[in-house]
Amino acid sequence: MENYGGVFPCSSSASSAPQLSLNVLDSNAYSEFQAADKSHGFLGLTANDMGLPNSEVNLMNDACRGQSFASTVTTDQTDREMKSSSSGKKKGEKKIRKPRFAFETRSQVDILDDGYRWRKYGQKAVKNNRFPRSYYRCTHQGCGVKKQVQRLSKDEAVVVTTYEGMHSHPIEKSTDNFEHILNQMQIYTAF
DNA sequence: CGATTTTGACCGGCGC
DNA sequence: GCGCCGGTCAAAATCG
Repeated sequence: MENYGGVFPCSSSASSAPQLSLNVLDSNAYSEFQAADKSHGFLGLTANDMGLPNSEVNLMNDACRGQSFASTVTTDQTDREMKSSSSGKKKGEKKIRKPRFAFETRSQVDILDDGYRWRKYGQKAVKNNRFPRSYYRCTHQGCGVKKQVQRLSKDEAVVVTTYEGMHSHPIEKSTDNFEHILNQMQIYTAF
């Protein structure tokens, strides 16, 4: 927890992949989330549409092909320190606002395998959405990275994956070249 | 048998 | 102060 901040997941290989098809810059920006008037966790979304080529991004087994990623840098204000039990963190040290990054993906499956191992720890129904939202946490010890997967009610074909925190350990699985893509995504979103 | 999912309860924040 | 709401916990169930 709170172990982000410039800590890159120094993966063995793919240290400096120069040209990746992940163009997180450019394209039109459209806000898809902030449709409701309620206080959303997303503020000022900037979805960039980058048409990924039909690479062998074989995630689970069917996964998505020809999907369109939309990165979203979110300057959230999520800073809560509740935690009744578990590791007693220092109190009132610094309100760290964990950066969250939302990725909009066009896929048929909810679970996009990004190479890390996740354990589901919750699921809640979302308002204005008949699809539930799933909460996952990285099973790596000391890695408090969380992510939540949600499906747009408007477009059931679109899956929004919101990452919270930064991995500080290498990826477990060698998910083909998707590892490179994931690395790039983290680098770009390391802001 | 260990790891993970499921699911309702619980908790803190915020709006009224 | 109360109730809603989003997020998390934890015990039981399920999976491999």
